[in-house]
Amino acid sequence: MEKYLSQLNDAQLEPTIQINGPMIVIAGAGSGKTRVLTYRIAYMMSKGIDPFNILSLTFTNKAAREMKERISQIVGASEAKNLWMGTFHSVFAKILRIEADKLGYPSNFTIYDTQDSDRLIRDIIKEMNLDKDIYKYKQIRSRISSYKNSLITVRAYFQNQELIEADTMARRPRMGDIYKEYVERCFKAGAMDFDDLLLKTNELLTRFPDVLAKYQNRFKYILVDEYQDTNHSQYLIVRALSDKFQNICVVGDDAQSIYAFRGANINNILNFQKDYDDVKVFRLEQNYRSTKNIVNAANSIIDKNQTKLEKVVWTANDDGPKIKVNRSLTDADEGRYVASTIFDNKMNYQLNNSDFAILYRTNAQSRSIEDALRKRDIPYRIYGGLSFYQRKEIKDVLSYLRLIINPADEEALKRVINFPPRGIGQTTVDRLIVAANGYKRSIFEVMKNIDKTDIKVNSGIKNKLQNFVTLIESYQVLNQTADVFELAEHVTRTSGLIKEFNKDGTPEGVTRMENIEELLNGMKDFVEGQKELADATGSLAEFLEDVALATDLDNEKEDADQVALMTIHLAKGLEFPYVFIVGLEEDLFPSAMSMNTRSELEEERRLFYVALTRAEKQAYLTYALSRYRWGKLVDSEPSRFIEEIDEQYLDIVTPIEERRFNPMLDADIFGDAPEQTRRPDQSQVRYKPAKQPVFKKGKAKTEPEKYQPSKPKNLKPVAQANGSGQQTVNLSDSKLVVGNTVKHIRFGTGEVLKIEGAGADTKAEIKFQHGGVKKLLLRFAKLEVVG
DNA sequence: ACATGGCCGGCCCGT
DNA sequence: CCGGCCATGT
Repeated sequence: MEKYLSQLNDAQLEPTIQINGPMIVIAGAGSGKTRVLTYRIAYMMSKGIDPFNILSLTFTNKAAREMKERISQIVGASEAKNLWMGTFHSVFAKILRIEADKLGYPSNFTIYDTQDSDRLIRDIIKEMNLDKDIYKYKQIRSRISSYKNSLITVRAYFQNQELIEADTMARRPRMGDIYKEYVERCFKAGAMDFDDLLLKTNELLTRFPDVLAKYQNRFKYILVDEYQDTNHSQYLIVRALSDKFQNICVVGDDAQSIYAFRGANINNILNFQKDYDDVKVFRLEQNYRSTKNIVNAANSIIDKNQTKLEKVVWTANDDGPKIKVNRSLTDADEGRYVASTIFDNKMNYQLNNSDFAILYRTNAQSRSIEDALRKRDIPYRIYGGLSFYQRKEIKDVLSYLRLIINPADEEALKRVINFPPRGIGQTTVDRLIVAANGYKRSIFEVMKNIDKTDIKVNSGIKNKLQNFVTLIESYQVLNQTADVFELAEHVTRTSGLIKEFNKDGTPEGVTRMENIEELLNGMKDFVEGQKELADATGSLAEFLEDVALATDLDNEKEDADQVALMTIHLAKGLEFPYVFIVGLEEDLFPSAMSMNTRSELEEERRLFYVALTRAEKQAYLTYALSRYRWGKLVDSEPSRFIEEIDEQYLDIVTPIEERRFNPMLDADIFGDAPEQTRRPDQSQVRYKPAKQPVFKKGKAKTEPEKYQPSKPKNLKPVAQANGSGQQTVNLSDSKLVVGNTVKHIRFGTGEVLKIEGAGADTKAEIKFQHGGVKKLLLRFAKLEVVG
């Protein structure tokens, strides 16, 4: 053990050997936090702590797996095996299966993914005869999700006048009824959605003190990684479990909190010290990953955020090259630039494809990049997007398997009851659902006992329903003896799925067959792999749970040498020597939907921070002047994030265009009110920035001056005019006069032609080498006098 | 019951 | 641009 501890620096060593009591490790990007977590667990075990008593919660299953592997190497596999390690969702799904009966759930409950939830909500809205344009299922789903993450049950909802009012105001007075119906239908189907896995765990721990005591005693030591991205529900679970022994260690970086959209609450990490007594605070501030240019550039960005914990990330690494900023004409050109830059670097420095990552804000951006990489014959892999397990044909197979384990599973049943087509139409299914709701039974049970019901169907249909029931029951029998692979192989053949996809030999059908084949191969691997794990059963139920909670990152093909393409969200925790951050354009990154409040904008900025800090050696920022969106070519402007980086770390390959005046950035419309005093529902304070080119030559594209910042507070002028009519402006300590050579972050160097106006409205006309003559409002311009 | 075509609206991020 | 939804015809 000592030999491992000697690999740590002092800052890392302290938290590693601190075993007891509440503690927080604030870990900057690339500061070796995984190493601290890993060695800390190994150290605890070397001090005689039973691994059985350690619970370690990670952000991805992949992280858990890698950490466990590393710990195995230090303390031995047989010891490490007993550690509880995994994501919140996977750990508590396992516990919920053990305790399910207490909550009235079957232990073989289904886990609904987002697609399942969406379909159910869509059906409910239809059944209730509501207007689907007002009751948009995605909005409803996210509403329900946020209720659950805040532990607002249906009962609590109906007791909360404020929530009811908010939904009524949003023209959705039936929101509560939909929520109620959704919850009941999930329960009846023996299904939990992702949020339920946390909500029901809370319910379990609150309602059953003996169960709480059991798990408190079991998990005497708790570690939580990526604590900045925990939501309220997760927070309460951690608090409850750690309450008795208080051996709680949380690790995270507030600057990397990027999951507010799914309920993560940055206050969990900001307030941790208030939650426990005598919290020990550790800081990891030395970055081992990136060059000085990257670390400093990242620091200069995150400085712009108000909400943050103080820390200073630094590095002893080399300066490295500056961050390259490149402009392209279109998204296709951007793709070509990225591809050819990768190509050149590979040639010049003998690099692997896997040394490169291309990060973007939205999955839709991958397309143009892909095209360019393909043309250059550069192998790549896209992570995320429509994951393998979400594809239609795969979900079809899985739905049959889900029905075997849990025939009450409504979503699985609706999916395959008439696929492949077996003459059971929508009308019949609708009747079955109505009847099932009336009898308070599952659809499957109603089908099974159709003669005891008053459902009006003719004997032909009755026969078809009976055949389907028999088919599923025959699979259930086979499941007693066959393994997952054998079962699935049988199911795909006898259900008619293979025949259906083979029907017309279209390329699409061929791809689907290949995917099914890949699924079967995966099952074979699963069956083989499970034999080696002591606590695994290799059962179908276990396979389905793994699949439901798997992410794209979990299916790593280790040996492949490919360029990685993924969203920034997915890149969290990863690192690459060369990183391209593409699509740095206003409305794309920051996203148009995330610019309504300061907190949203700050989260976008943290996202940019995360993106930049993935890079070890060199970062590239790219943007396009126009890009295809919704099939149309639309103009874009460079992202404000580019100009927020301290210029000294940038190598601007192509001069950056003027960004139109944007009150969100250029004036402080938010004032200084702390976020907490605002209404919790941010949709109430929405503000759509009026876009207008204030200093652009020629005609304004939009109507003139609609927006006037009501009372701009705390404007910090970079340059300020000095009295009326004067041609001299104070700029830091130097003087700006006509004839000066100045440097501007976006336009490069230029010569001052004219200074007009006074006070806060002083404007300067400057002739830039690349971009022609520009008029700048000095209050907002970042100018530096050269020489 | 089921196939087909036009049209509408969405593209943020993901356990 | 693309997939899902609805109307329409068989």
